[in-house]
Formats: sequence, structure tokens, C-alpha cells
Amino acid sequence: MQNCRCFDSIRSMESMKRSVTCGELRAADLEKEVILNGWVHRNRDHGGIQFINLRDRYGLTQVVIDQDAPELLRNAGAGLKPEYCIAVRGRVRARPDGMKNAEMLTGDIEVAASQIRVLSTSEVPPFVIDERSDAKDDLRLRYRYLDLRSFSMQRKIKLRHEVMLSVREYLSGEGFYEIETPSMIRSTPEGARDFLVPSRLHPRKFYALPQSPQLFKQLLMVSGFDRYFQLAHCFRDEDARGDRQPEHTQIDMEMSFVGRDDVFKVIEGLFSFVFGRCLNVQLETPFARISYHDAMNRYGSDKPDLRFGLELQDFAEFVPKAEFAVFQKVLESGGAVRVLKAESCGSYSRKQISDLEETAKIYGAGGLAWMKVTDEGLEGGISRFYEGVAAEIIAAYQAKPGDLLLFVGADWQTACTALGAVRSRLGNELSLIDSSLFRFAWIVDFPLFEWNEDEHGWDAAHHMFSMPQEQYLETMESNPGEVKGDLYDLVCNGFELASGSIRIHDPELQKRVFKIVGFSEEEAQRRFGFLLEAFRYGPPPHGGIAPGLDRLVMIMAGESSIREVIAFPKNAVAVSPMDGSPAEVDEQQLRDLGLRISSESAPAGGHGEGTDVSNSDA
RNA sequence: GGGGGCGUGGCGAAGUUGGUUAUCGCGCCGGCCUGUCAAGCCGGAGAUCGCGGGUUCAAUCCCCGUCGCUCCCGCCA
Repeated sequence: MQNCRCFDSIRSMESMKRSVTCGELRAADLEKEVILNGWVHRNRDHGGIQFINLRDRYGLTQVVIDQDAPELLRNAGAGLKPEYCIAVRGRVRARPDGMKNAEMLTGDIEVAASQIRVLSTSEVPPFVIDERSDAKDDLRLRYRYLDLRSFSMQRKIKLRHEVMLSVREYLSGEGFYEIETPSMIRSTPEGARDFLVPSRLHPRKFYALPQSPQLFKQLLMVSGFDRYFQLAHCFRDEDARGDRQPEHTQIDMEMSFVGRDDVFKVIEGLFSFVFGRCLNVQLETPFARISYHDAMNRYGSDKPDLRFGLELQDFAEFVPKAEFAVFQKVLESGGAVRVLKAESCGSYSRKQISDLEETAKIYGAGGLAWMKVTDEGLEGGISRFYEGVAAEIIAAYQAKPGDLLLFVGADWQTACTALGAVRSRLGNELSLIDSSLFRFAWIVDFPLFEWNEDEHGWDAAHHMFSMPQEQYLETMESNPGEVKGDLYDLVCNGFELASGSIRIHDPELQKRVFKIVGFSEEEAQRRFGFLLEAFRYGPPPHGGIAPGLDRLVMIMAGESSIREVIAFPKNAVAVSPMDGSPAEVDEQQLRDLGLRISSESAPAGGHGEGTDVSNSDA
């Protein structure tokens, strides 16, 4: 009966249900008769004695089959392969002196097997299920259910669960209701492209999957719910990027009768609670506040990594004092020259500097100018232009021999962004980052409008329901570029963790914003007349924010991709290698929907699937 | 939409300035082994070097195309 190769050994487990998990036995449990259920992690057969590490989500327990065990049992043990799902009955005993394993929580004990039942066998898995599995992401996603068996993935999924649970606990305690909003809504003109869902009942019509519950949560404020949150799935049909998924999860929130600081206080309380509960980390509150302008100016990013300094500084005052035409022209055309002092990088080779320049160029810089600080003054790069003011420059930036000065001259935005990228790279290269830190900050005072070069008009920088700051209300039309909004981002360690705003609840002000971004009254009525209508019935002042759950958990888990904290993510091109989505559908399904695939939209290089659908229905 | 990188047994990699048995580790199979815990030792199987075309006496290597994956820029409030 214990011959695992016999089919009839795979049977009901009714008499072999676990009495303990694989993570809980300790020295205090000696002599207990236990039943374990789990997967064969490793099977070490020493000829006479066999050791089987049995794994479940709680841990590992060493099962032993002794030399003098019945032959039937020894044979069964010998046949156990990795990932077989088995049940083991046995007695807990102490490991001999010197054989204890301090690395294992259950390392003081072992279970001497008296009965083994194979619950199911396993083919040889495509990769070893182990902490240090070196399988590539593509393969891990193809067999995600196996990847998820590893302790490292189980830890991250557990952390995600605990974060979600503590978010609910905290917000509920603060008077927030969790309210679900529809997953099938009208397509509304927000930033990204919508995923569309064709309606069979209403041919030619489509639902859209929400990019966020934005309009609905504002309606809930009109309804008087006052404090709302939801762990909401959000869908965006945008081009894939490594840090992006077509669907992601937000901790979506909205509050009535609040200003910006009220929102900040709730979030600071929430994050403190979540980090304390899930990581036992105490966050310092209130979080720092940095204006968008300062963030760009000092760190070259609107989501700066504040775990290290290396701040950007201005070089404009020295430009007129030297005959370096490149920088002079930049300033004449209204641009900026920014400088970064890379301490002790004076030994960088031309190759290393040229690599840094490549980084700067990716973000639009024409080049990366440099000078080395030596005992004699400034050397190399563009230093010959600045010989006359070398001492002044060294003093102004408190540069020391061995330092490297790096410069980008361009329009302000480009200069900051490009040098900011160099800053980030140096932060990593020079190991300036303490990865155990969580450095939060609010980024505030974002511009409300952005100039769209292509369409030659103003766009809403965030979305068009965000409130302009009061001091700009008079001049909003005459100078849209100057208007700061009641917008805010929460950043942590170089990631944008949340984004939100105080909303416009005054229909007249809303109309003015629509007009500035070239959104006609008719268009507004057509696309979200329901929201505008609602605002005719006493809307409360309100505002909100939406932390990204995936990124939050990613940062807490110390990972660098949100794929690592999503149970079943898509890959970098928005495909699921496991279930094969997206995929073609049956002809009949298309017919029911009144849809036909046009051959123009068939995949390039056509393998035929796309065109088949089209032809068969033509 | 644009640019870079990668594709070699089940997995991860090495390799060839183009030369005939394609290497290593892990895994797998068989054997040995009484205390291991990434067990050890011995033996073995397993690869049309992503696919198609081209150059060449000869292509895994060079060229072109293509597919797949991946990173970055744009885009994504």
C-alpha cells in the first residue's frame, strides 16, 4: 500500500489529514504522533537512512525513514520525487546532538515516518522550486503556479495580503467605507486608452474597463458617503513597460470637507500603521514636503530618491564669467545650466564619464560636460574655459580635490531631468543608497496645465477635475502655465507611490478649466454629463488620493518589479504566458457581438490566426 | 512609436578572430553509500545552438529578415 508507484496508493486522504503543518514542530513537541501533508522538497537517500524535507506554506520539516524501517516503507520513501504531494504519519523525535539545523525553524526535531501515502505524483518540474531558482521570468510566469510554491513568492503574497488587511482595518477604523464601483463603465476621456468591452445585448455599444474609479468616487461624495476607499482594479491599455501592468490595484480613496493637509494626515496615519503592522518599521511623520519645482531643481525628478544627497545645483552665475559659448547660448535662450558634484569621482576614466553622458543623453541632454577637481584647481573637460574662475567655482560648490563636476545645459526641464538621471546612476554606482530605508515625501504645487507642443494647446497635467490653487484663480485664463494646482504625489525611494488632488466642486470653475484645455461644453456633457449633472445638486468640497498597492508592496518587499508581488501578472508585453491571454476568440462569440476582425488589424508577419477569423466571417 | 540587449540539452550559463566528438554547473536516469539538510561518490541519457534566407569549401559563430523575451525613451493624470 505504500508503494507510491501503485495507482491505488493515490487515494482519499481522509485518514491522513494533517495534524500539524510543516512549520510548527519544535523541541516541545517530542514524542507526539503527528501527520504532515505537503510537498517533497528534497529527498536525500543515504542507502540505509533517508531524509525527506517536506514543505508546505508554513515551512519545512525533516522526515526520516530509518534503516530498520519496514522494507515497504523504505521502498515508498525511495520512490518519492520532488513535488510529489504526500502525507506522512510519524513520531516527533529530537535530532541527535550535532545534527540540529539552526537554519530551520523545525531544525531541532525530525519526524520518524511510520506511514507514507502519496496523494499525488509530479512530473519533473521545469525548474527547481527553491529560494535561489535561477529560472528566467518568462518561464516562471509560464508555470506561475509552481513559482508561487517557493517560499520567496509565498512571503511576498503573504505580505500583500497583510498590507491589504491592515489598509482595510485602518481605514475602516478612521470611518471610511469600502464601496465597490463598477468594472464596466462608460468610456470617459481620461489620460490613458480604455480597454473596451463590447456589449452583446446592445450591438455597436461598448463598456469600458475603468482606468480608475475617479468619477464614481466623486459621485459617492455627492451621495454623502464622506469617506470612501476601495482596493480597486484599474485598467489601462497603454504601451507596456517593465514597471507597468495592464491591470493594477489602487488603494482608491476620497474624502469630503477636506483640504490637502487632511488628506496628508490620513495617508501618513495609514502608511505608519501599515509599515508598523506589516514590517515593524516606524515611519517618521509628517512626511517631508517638496514642491514640484524644488524636486526637479534639486533631484532632477518629480519622484526623487531621498535616500542619498548628491543634489543638483545651479551653475548660471559662472556662465557669463567664461567664454564657453555652449552654456552661454543655453542661458540666452532661457535655459538652465545645472551642476552635480560627484564626490571622489575624479578618478573616473573617459569611458566612465562617457557612460554617464550616455545616461544624460537618453533624457535629452546634448552632452555631459565635466571638470575634475585637483590640488592645482580644475582639470580636463571644459575646465580650460573656466581657468579664471576656478577658485571661485571650487569654493562655491565646496569641491575637494578628487571630486568630479558634471554639467548639463539645456532647457530647465531637460537639464534637470538628464542630470537627475546621472544622479540616480551615481547613487547606485557609488552605493550611496541604504536599501533598508524608506524615505517618504509629498511632492506638492504641481502645475495644473501643461503645454502640448503637438496639439498647440493646454492639457490638464493631472486630470481636469483638479482644483487650481486659490491665488491663481484670477489669472488662470491669462497665464495658464503659471497655475499651480491642489495636486500632490507621495513618493518613496524614487517611486511615485500615490497621486491625488483636491477636486473642483464648483460647476462654474469646472467650465473655466474645460475651456482652457479646449474641452467643449458639448463634449463634456456627452462624455460625463452624469458627473456634471450630479454637481448641480449640492456637491461637497472633496478630494482624494490613490496609492498604488502593487508598488507599495513591491517597495515593502524590497523588490524592483511589481510582477514580483502580483500572483498572476502579465509579462513585459502584457501577455500572460500561462493562460495565453490575450487570445483569439471563437467565431461564434464574435458573431454574437456583431464584430468582425479586419484583416488590416491582423498581426504583422501574419501567422494566419488573425486573418482566419476575418475570412471565415467574410 | 523609437532605441539597446538576449535566444546554445529540462534550467542557468560558457564558447567559437568561421574548421568537423559544442563545454560547465544544476536537474534527470542507474548504481554505491547509516545522519544528511544545496548530502557525497561513480556511471549514463539528453542539443537539428529560436526560425528562415544569404555569404563561404565549411556557419552555433559573419550578413539580412523574422519570431520570442527583456531593458530603456516616448506614452501612461
